[in-house]
Amino acid sequence: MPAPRAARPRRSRLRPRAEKARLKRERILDAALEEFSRKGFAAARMEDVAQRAGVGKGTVYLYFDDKDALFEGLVHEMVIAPLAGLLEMRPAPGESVGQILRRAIPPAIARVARTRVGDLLRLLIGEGVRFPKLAESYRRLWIEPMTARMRELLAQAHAQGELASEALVKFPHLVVAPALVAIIWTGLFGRALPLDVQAMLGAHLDILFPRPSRPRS
Amino acid sequence: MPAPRAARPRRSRLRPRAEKARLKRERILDAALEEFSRKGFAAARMEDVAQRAGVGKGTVYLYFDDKDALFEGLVHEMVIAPLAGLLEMRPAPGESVGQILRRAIPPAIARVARTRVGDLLRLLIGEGVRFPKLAESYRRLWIEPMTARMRELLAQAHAQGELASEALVKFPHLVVAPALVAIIWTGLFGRALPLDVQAMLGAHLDILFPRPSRPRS
Amino acid sequence: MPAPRAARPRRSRLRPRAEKARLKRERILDAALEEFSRKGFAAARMEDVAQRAGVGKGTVYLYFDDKDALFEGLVHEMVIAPLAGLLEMRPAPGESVGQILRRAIPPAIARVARTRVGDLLRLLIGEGVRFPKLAESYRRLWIEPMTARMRELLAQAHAQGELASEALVKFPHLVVAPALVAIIWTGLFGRALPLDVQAMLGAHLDILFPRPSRPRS
Amino acid sequence: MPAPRAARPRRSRLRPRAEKARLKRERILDAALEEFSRKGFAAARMEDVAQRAGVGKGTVYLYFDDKDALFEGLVHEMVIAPLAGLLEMRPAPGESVGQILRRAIPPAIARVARTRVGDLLRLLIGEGVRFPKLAESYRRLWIEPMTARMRELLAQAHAQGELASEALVKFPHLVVAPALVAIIWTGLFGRALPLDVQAMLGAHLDILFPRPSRPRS
DNA sequence: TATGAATGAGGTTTCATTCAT
DNA sequence: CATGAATGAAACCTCATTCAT
Repeated sequence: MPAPRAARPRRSRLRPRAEKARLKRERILDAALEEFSRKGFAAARMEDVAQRAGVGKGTVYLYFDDKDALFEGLVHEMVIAPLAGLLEMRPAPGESVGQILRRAIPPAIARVARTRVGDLLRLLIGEGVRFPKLAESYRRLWIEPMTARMRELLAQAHAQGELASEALVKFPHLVVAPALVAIIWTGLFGRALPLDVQAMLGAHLDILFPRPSRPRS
Repeated sequence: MPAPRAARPRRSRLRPRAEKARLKRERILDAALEEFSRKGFAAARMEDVAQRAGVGKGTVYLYFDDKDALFEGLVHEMVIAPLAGLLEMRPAPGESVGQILRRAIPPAIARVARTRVGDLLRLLIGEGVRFPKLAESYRRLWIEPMTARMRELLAQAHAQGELASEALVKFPHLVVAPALVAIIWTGLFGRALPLDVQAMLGAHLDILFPRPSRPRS
Repeated sequence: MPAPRAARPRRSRLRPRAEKARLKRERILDAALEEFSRKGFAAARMEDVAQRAGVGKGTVYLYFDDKDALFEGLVHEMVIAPLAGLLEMRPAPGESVGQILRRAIPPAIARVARTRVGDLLRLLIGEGVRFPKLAESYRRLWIEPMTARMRELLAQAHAQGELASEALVKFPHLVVAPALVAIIWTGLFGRALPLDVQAMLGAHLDILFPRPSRPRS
Repeated sequence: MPAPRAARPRRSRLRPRAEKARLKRERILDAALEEFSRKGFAAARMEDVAQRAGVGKGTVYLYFDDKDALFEGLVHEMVIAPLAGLLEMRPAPGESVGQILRRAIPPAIARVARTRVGDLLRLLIGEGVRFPKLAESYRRLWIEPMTARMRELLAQAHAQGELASEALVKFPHLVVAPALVAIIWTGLFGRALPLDVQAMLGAHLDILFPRPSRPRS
């Protein structure tokens, strides 16, 4: 079920051809998201993707070279691109690093965890080994910039005395680790063992960025 | 890479039928571990498993009903059972909770992360949705007891004033989150972006269980 | 031996999609008739059917869900449907029941006995137990109506004093029994012990419907 | 579950070896009868035969060369041999041919029709084409002698004025045709459309061998 | 541009048969 | 003699991909 797309851009008369194509491509990606995240890469059938997208089987091949390309396109446009938003975290004036993260991370992760994007991410974790190109671009486009950005923020936090431990600058992974747990847990055990993702992530940030305790005095 | 098997007992005459069967079963599981972790569930070929195990194609079916059963058997005996060791963590006399965890977790995870078991775990994260029975027994046999045990230890730690935050008792997930990151990172980016797993896990524990900051003197 | 198909309509341009599909379906059924009747259900290979039909292996599965469905389709369209013709037997004006049967049965059976349809019928006798649905529809579509129709004719014959014995009304099976023998005999022993099917069936009807023994004068 | 074995034959000391072998062979044939008649030749599994006979899988091969040989042995000893009894029909003193047949045929056929032997016969009708050797020996050992014997009896009956029609001498098949119908009908439709086999066969013989009608006078 | 009928490589699974014990 | 673990040929069926329309 394609998510309701934003209203057609105004100039629909001007370039109807290209516009229609973009739309169809998006419909195919939506369908692929659903199928791949439900069944996994190997078990997803191209025919089902086409049917769900409401196009002919051959049409999918007009937009994507083959199944691999479809999967890669999917990961790029549905996972990597949306996550890129997180790279933009900028402190509002007077905002501490802890505050930025608390504001940006928990809601973003909670949202991802319960959508198809979470399913796809989980899938990607397992399939990554078999899609080295994909893992590589994932790394280049998201992991490395995110690590760098996080390290930057953490260094700044450390300079400002916000940080529980300097080691976080070396291992920024520790900041996002619970996010991963949230995504995986929700998909695998969420039904039987519900998890309050936002609360957990908040608690975690409270540990890493201890709120200034009142002076003991 | 088959795990090093114990040296063959010399008294081959004495080895009863059952023993030979057990050995062959293990050879098949080793082979399956290799194939499934390399290629994923769907892409792994039963024939390759058989060949790698040095048995005929039909022989695999004498030990496992079908491909699903082989995968499930593999996860049980290669992942769930070995991890069970972690449940046994017991404090040595006079040992703090932080010390127990520092002693038990980092080496265990570092070991898992670079073997095929790590690959299998990654795979399981993606395939779990399609093997609900598997996910369930994984949850029942390992996730739930581990969560409970961890909560116990954390409550104890909190009582002893070791803990950075009481919230950990509510979210023991936070203790193991970096372990998951270690396993995933190693598999997907370990080549390009090596990660010192033990150091990272140590740093994490140092944050959760702050070492008493009394002057060393 | 594929039944002679009607000459291809010349206007190949006009032939719509559905027509081509119907033709291909028929080609597959012809091939299946040959293979199943030669080798039996279990020993017939789907690949051979496809090859004989001149289509790819997968194509057969576009027309029939699986091997069972192909067999069932075959029996329906090659055995049950054609036999339905026999149900239509209607007396010409002034024709006695004996005359109808003499006119309709022997040629029909003789034709069936020496074609693949006979082979298929023989096969069906043995496989019927394992295709209960098939046996049931065979019974519903052909056996029961035929029994009823025959009983009707026989009652009428009896009323007209044509019949050797009233018991025939109770056991119309006795009228068709020799037809079965003809079909089976031809298939199993026909080579070594030829049987004049038409003569035998004629003789049988002469016994059941004794010709009036008035002196020929 | 091995059938309880009959008390050891008396001279069990004298040739215990051969006796035991004969018994085991018979157990295997019994099991084969059950399996082949239930599932058909191709679908019957050698392992199931062995299990039902209570012997090892390999043991069957000590008694029969292969699956074909087992099937052929089965048909010989379970079908052809028992039927041979029918060849022995001899008139009691003063008994007419009609009386002999009425005494011998209906009960024999009724018995066969509802046992596994009937199933096997049905099977044989379909498989015969694929077991030419079997069909041939069936023909040589049973069909031809039976036809000859029947013809003899019919000639005699004709000479005695018992016969409805001389044509029966030419087509003795007509005498046994209803027996075949009985066997087939019982197996395929017996459940839904029960048939009184004995009555039907009796009625048939009454037509072929009209009971001397009282003089019309 | 769009379609979907056709294809056949490739995968899983079964089972008759062998043979070391 | 008897066994049953092991084998691998063979069969069914699926599905990514192509291409004529």
